[in-house]
Amino acid sequence: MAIPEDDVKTSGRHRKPTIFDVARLAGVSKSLVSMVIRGDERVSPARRDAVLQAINDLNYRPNAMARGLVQRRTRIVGVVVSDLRNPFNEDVASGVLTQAAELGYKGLINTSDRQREREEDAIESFLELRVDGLILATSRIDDRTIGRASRAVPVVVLGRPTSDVSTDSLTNDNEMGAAIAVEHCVSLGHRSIAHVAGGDSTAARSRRTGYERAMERFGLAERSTVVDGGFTEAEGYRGGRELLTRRSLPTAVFAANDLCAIGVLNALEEAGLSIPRDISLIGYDNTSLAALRHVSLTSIHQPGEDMGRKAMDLLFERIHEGRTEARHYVIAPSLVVRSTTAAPPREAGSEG
Amino acid sequence: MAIPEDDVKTSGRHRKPTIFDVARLAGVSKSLVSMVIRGDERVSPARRDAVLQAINDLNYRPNAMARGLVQRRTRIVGVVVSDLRNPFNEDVASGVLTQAAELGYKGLINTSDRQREREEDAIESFLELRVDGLILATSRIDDRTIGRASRAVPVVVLGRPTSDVSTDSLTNDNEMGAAIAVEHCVSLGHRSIAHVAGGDSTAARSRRTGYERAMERFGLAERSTVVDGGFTEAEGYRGGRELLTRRSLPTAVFAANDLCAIGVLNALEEAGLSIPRDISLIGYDNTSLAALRHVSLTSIHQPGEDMGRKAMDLLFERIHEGRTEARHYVIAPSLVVRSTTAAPPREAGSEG
DNA sequence: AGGTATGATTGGAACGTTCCAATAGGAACA
DNA sequence: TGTTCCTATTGGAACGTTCCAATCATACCT
Repeated sequence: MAIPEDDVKTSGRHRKPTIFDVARLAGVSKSLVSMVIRGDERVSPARRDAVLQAINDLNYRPNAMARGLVQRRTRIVGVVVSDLRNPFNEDVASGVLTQAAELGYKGLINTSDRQREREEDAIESFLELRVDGLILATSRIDDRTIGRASRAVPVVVLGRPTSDVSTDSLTNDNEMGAAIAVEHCVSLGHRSIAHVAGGDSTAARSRRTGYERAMERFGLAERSTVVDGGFTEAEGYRGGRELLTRRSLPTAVFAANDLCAIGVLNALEEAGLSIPRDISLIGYDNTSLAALRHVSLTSIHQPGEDMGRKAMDLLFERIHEGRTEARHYVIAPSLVVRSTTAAPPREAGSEG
Repeated sequence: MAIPEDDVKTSGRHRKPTIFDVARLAGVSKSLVSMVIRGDERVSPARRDAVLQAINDLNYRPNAMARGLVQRRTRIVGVVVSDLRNPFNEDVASGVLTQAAELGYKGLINTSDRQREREEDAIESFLELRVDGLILATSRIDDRTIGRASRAVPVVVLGRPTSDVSTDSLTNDNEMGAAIAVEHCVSLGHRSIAHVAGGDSTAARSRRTGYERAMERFGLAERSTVVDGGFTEAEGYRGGRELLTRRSLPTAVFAANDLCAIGVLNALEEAGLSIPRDISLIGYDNTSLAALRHVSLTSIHQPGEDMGRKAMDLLFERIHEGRTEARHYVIAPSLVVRSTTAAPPREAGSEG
């Protein structure tokens, strides 16, 4: 934790060239150099060449901070993700970055490794950097923090609704997704369907609620079984183990997300169960992980990359079109059937 | 591709408070506010409280650009990764960010989605931002670009050696790792060992060389089989398919990395082969993917997170301790045996 | 009471750009 | 040859901080 104060050694590394150095070498004024850099049309070809030559000779690079300071804008959007190890977040980040590039922005990513405090740090750093917009693909943050950020810069929250009046949000309908999952199992003949929950994030809670309501709707309320899990493989594994200690095993398991489902899968296979012959398994997010042929996990699809792109568009609208009222998009999730769901085994299926 | 020039609407969003606003509200000078922000000890408690109160009331946040401009330092390190979807890169990024936080720095991530041009853009943006250091966990970049960056700021290259005299590098011994993989197969009794190569990145080439040399060393040179693959699952899958078209199948496959191995796994399983009964499979990087119990891929371990941390340390040494001579660390990879390697099937094993 | 040491506070310069109003240098015209 | 009108070029102010030297206040000592 030693944070040295001021012992930076600049020795050896020469001062970086500035616009003045370029101007001197090219024999023009700093203003003209600035014009060349910004691609102003009305610079004579001769001077332009001289300037470009000087820029090249000096390995000059404009200082984004100085520029940002006077322009009061950075053309940077910050992306905060809670967990880089969740492939869904990568899809989102990738979508944001692609669209940002398309719109003349740069996207920078910061992550918090699922720690609340580092998440707020990440947001704070971006705000101090004066990013033009902020995309939060993170579950841990509370509304107060979001609101605070939102007072400073356009903010889009991904994956959870927000009550903040000046913040856009982009979510999938988690309750609906959970209902689709349950429905799929029911349609295959399952009646004993368990849920490995995702913890206390908003998304996880909605999925749980969706599961419970759907079970109720199908008259299976008293068959509902929820065990604690989480959004990581390890937590899913624990949830799966927990499930195995129960008196009677379910014939299908709906896991909070794909990572969690993989964990459950491990636990079940370890116990000698075969998926989907003995137990069906369904995840959420339809990440690249679920799509791995070797895993081939039935999952609820959420278009992460598209959502990332859309989030960037929403920021753009606020920045360039001056939109001020909040938008809240809810995307309908869909079912992707792969190899981990099937009809329940005979004896179990007819039992209920 | 429409990049609007200047139609930014600031309407509605008020000008952000500056240090002067805080000073006015607190009834002190800007300098005193600055001192409070930087935690200077010799501010009287009364004034400090007044300043903190004003900061809070105004939702003031120091402008990192203005600060960076005068301090000529940002306390930011840039991390460029070629592919966020490769879990190995996440480990690296995570390691860098953790250690950066520890040392009082912030790490920001940019990615290029495996496109050469966007990779150079990412580097260029970071340099314009005047990051204090740059960590390149990317394969595509050429030495010229690295050298250029290195002239401006300390650079650590990860995962490949570099000839640039002023750039540190941190790699694992890919040739050795490949040799370990081959050795492992040989020790299990395999003689017909194929390699699904990783393309033209430096790391991939070294692994291939390592494979070829090892095969030679074991007197299996004429049994060498290399098919084209890549560092992604899709390319691995193609490599696996390609392998299947060959006259005789190998009894073991060494894939360029874990992602590639998963692709190969898919292709082989799809063809009705059982791993490791019919064919053994070994990957590289020992990512979280390989560790998934359901996958349980034998792999060559490379400590991504540690390497990320070490990379950050190397930057720190240059920034704070003025080190100028280049360091090149080579880490010894190790074998992690899981469930995808076993003795070859009888008939094949005895055939050679 | 006067001098001095100590500590808190302040104003100004600098960081490296962009933006804008002002200027210079022609060309075109009378 | 002088006036007008362009167009290319320039200098100065501003952006929001930090740093430093200078100032102010207070207490202490003789």
